[in-house]
Amino acid sequence: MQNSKRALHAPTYKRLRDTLIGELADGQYPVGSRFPTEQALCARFGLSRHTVREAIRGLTGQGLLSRQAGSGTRVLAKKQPTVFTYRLESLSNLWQYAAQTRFVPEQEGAVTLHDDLAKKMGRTAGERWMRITGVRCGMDNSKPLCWSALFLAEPYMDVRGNVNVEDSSYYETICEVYGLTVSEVERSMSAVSTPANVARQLGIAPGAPSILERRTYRETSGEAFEITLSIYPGDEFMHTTRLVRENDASLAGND
Amino acid sequence: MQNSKRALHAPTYKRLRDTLIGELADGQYPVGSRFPTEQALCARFGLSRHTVREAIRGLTGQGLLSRQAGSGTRVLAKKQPTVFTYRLESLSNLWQYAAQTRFVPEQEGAVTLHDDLAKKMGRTAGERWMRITGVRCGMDNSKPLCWSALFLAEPYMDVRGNVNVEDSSYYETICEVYGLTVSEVERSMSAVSTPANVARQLGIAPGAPSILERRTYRETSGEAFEITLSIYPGDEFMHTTRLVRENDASLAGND
DNA sequence: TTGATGAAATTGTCCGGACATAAAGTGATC
DNA sequence: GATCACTTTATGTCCGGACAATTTCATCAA
Repeated sequence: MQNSKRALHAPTYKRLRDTLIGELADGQYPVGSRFPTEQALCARFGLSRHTVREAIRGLTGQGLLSRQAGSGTRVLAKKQPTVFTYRLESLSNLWQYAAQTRFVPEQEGAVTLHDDLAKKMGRTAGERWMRITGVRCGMDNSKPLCWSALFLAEPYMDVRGNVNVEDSSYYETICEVYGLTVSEVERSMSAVSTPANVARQLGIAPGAPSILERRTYRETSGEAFEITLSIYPGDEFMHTTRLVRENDASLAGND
Repeated sequence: MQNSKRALHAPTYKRLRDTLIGELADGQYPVGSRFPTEQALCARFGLSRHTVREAIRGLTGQGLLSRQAGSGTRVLAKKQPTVFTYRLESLSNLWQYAAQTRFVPEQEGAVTLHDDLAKKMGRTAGERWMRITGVRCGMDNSKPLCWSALFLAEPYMDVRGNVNVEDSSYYETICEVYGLTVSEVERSMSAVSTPANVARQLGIAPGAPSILERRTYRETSGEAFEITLSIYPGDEFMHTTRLVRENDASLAGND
């Protein structure tokens, strides 16, 4: 009997949460201002602190509120923004050809960046990096897929001895050997005319349009430890990213 | 006295959570198997149900466990995968130049896709789309930033009357008028030689390398309702995306 | 054997209380 | 006026209990 009423309603903490979301959206609590304390909400709605906290927990999870012991609760946003995300389960997926490629090194040696190269790499001239150039091929040993120049920061130059260049990638080895964690990868693309020597290795016409892709791998401190410049034949390859609307389900896991 | 021991340790529920994460990583609870019940964990660790639930809450949030009332708790994964994400707060940020650009239309009219155009758009030949071409300029009225061809799917062709092309974007208007929601944006890039007519409008040399960017806006059903093809001068523009390691903080908001 | 019924197990919700921890405010003292 | 100690306030952690909702399983009847 009395539970039939319950069954028709959402749980108390959810209804409270929705109420508060509505009040936030209405602008009753301006962004940056203080949100009512737990005690105030308990008194206002006649609920236990436990239930109030359960409702607020959802709001902090959605990025609407921020809490600090001793200080109180502040309003971060009026409503949850719609967010589009591009997700990678692992960095190796950055290669659309994934595990089906093989890096074939050609030259390696330390270089001091001159103006032009520094600009391409997004660094400043005069820095010293270890450079390894080569091409990346498919497993079927046909025409190379792209030309790459791989740069390792000075402290990690001697890692090249540990890398099985064909099977593994440098950033993975560097992370293992030096205990680093990749915290960020920046990927930039622009169009260029294929340089003659690269065109020859890729088997395309010199000067044909191609994509110059730069990847910068940064560790936790924000310092770049590996940079790769790659040239892809423009007419054969498409770089695709899919941005997907973030479903609220991913945040509402505690419901 | 007794709290000095507390102060040195993390809270009980966190230590329990770490313990369970370790046991999961060790493979003590195989993926797909049943996880110990709350009562079992309470008895084993001598803790209250509240604390045990607080620990488990973190594990479900990380996607390690899934729970079902009446049924129990099952193991979803041994450990949390490292995920890299590229986040957009709003789609207008897809324009790196954001609000500082203006679309200047040139031609518009319905077209039936021929083979070549269909391939560029990732569609099949014979479909009918509304095409609007033009250039996008900075607010300072200088040289155009890019050339664009914008395609609207047949059902939404007549929206063009409602759009203030200079201020707003088509996909926004279409979504408003027809009640659609953008659920996904696919972005592909390749390098091409700038066609003569585009080069003229952009003020660059014909045949110079440029980036051809295609964006496909899809609504919830997965159907594409707007496609844009844009050509950017290759040497002037860089398209950059930053992939950031998903910090556990975003999930551990309940800590 | 099948089907329905009810008990048991398990998670979900909600309440009460207590103390710890952190931040901010208050005031006395130098 | 600046600094230290104390008080106040608010959130964080932890315990206890109770009942609801859901699923599973055993039992019993047809």
